[in-house]
Amino acid sequence: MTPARSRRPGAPTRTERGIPEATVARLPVYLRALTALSDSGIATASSEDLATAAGVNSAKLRKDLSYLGSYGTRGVGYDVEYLRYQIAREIGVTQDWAVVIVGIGNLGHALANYSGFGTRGFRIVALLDADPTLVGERIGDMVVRDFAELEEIVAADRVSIGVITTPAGPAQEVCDRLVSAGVTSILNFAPVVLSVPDGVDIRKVDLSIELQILAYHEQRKSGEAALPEVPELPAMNGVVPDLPSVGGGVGA
Amino acid sequence: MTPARSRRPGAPTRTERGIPEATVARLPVYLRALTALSDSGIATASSEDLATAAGVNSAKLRKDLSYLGSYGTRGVGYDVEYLRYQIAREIGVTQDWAVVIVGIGNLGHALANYSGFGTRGFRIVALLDADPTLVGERIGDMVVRDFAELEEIVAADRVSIGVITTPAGPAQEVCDRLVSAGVTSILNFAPVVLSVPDGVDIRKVDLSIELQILAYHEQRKSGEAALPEVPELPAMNGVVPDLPSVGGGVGA
DNA sequence: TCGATTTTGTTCTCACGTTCACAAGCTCCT
DNA sequence: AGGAGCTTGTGAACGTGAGAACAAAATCGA
Ligand SMILES: NC(=O)c1ccc[n+]([C@@H]2O[C@H](COP(=O)([O-])OP(=O)(O)OC[C@H]3O[C@@H](n4cnc5c(N)ncnc54)[C@H](O)[C@@H]3O)[C@@H](O)[C@H]2O)c1
Ligand SMILES: NC(=O)c1ccc[n+]([C@@H]2O[C@H](COP(=O)([O-])OP(=O)(O)OC[C@H]3O[C@@H](n4cnc5c(N)ncnc54)[C@H](O)[C@@H]3O)[C@@H](O)[C@H]2O)c1
Repeated sequence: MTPARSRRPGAPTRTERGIPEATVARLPVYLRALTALSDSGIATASSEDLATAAGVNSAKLRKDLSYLGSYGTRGVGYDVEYLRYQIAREIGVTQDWAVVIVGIGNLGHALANYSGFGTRGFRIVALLDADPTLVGERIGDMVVRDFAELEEIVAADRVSIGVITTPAGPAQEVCDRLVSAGVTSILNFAPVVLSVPDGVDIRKVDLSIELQILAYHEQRKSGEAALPEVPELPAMNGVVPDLPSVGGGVGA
Repeated sequence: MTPARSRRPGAPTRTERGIPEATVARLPVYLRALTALSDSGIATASSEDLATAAGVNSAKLRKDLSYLGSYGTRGVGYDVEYLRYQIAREIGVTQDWAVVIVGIGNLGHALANYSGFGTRGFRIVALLDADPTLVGERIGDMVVRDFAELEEIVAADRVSIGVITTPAGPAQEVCDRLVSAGVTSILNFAPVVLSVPDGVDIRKVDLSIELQILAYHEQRKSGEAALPEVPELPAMNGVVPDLPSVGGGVGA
């Protein structure tokens, strides 16, 4: 089963010009740092400067950039504008991506009102909701449209990215509709695990999870021994001390 | 320089009862899956069932759970309620954590209106804003209060978690105020890198970054060779083809 | 021109994370 | 009682990521 591969162990497996996932996740941070430097009128920056601005270690930054090519000058640093363009190109935000938002409730409204996407390579082409009382509402310079128009809009505007801000219940169904309409990237805010076919990318933003991660560390800080030291013996199976409705929950 | 450490290579460095960070990030997902199973009236689940519900591989799930203790029964599976309680306890959501939200604009309003936190171990004790025209506004059963009252509120309610939904500009300043008031965990939505002293945990939620990561993969899908193959020679330093204002940006 | 100085690009090593594979342990049936 | 059949918990192999360290390349001043 072990083919005659003879890579040096420890070398990241990357296909032609493929970039490690961890690096991809940091490129947008570098991009933002470069834009900030550029706005401050700074034309050149060393990896140390950039790393500080981006909140990472400079060795890591240099290694990340080296995956894109050799865009710096030894002894000098990086040309801010040039590097910014190269990163923008690598990420793909030199072109605009069409985005639809589905579910114009609390969160959908906030996203629709947000001006920050347009300046970062994304164009919101439609706000969709299934609730007839919402359809027609104006938000900024857009109008909420009926979710039934999805397929038409995706085809007309070459939409490749969909944002789901519906309650958890209908999220999978909405996701399926997006995918079959031709959307191949999804950003999900609903607290459910969505399943998608191969070839479709999905990312989730989950505020409850973020808070719970903070809570875990918070608990460690305040009194290491303050944990309710409940017996861990499996003997107590089924006998749960007294947990009201705290915990996960798929709730709307 | 190599001290007499004799750990077996490959063993994760964890302090007493410390859990790997990657595992901590998945525990809330398991918690939610267990709650969903519980709500469906399922009393027992195998690692395979749970893994499917949580969208992970079953070996990973078992290893994750093994860091908490040995809460399953071989040949049978896990008792849903019991495991749910154990995970909730480990994360720290058997108790309620007091949270303040700073910056009640688009996003702050959405979070304030969201009912999902209360049922997951968090209690929003204050909505704060510096804008006098917002102070006094009712949102649900809460009233927006002046940011100046921060210290008082943190002390009175033992607030340990702060959420920042202000524009990027004032975010670091707000963060410093939170920290000096005694907050030790911060969830940041503003698109800036915040710096905090040791002992303070910080997590960020950044929608532009999420979209840009999707864009990167999207670009690979649609025409591998469709990249604008700009010369990579450093000779063109400073000469940027034609990049309007696309890219990062610290914008409000 | 040459050496001192600076800073990149890359290599090497260690740490962390994921997955496989299987012994240990539990239940149930005969 | 004893074996068949499952499922957990974990050891070991493999893959990915982070960071220290340094050689290579550029600038600058003498
Ligand atoms: N609001 C928050 O701060 C917050 C925080 C964390 C998570 N979330 C999650 O984000 C999602 C949205 O939250 P919200 O507060 O905006 O909810 P919301 O109830 O205010 O809005 C949901 C919207 O989705 C629409 N919708 C429902 N079914 C639909 C369908 N099948 N097709 C199209 N549209 C449909 C509804 O009409 C409604 O307008 C939820 O899953 C919630 O759990 C929200
Ligand atoms: N709205 C979105 O969908 C969205 C998306 C991505 C990122 N963000 C980011 O989230 C943050 C909030 O976005 P928003 O759309 O809600 O912005 P917003 O402008 O609507 O609201 C910001 C609020 O912060 C308050 N504020 C300003 N300075 C303050 C200070 N020093 N102390 C206390 N309060 C202060 C303002 O009064 C305002 O009410 C921004 O950083 C934005 O970049 C928002």
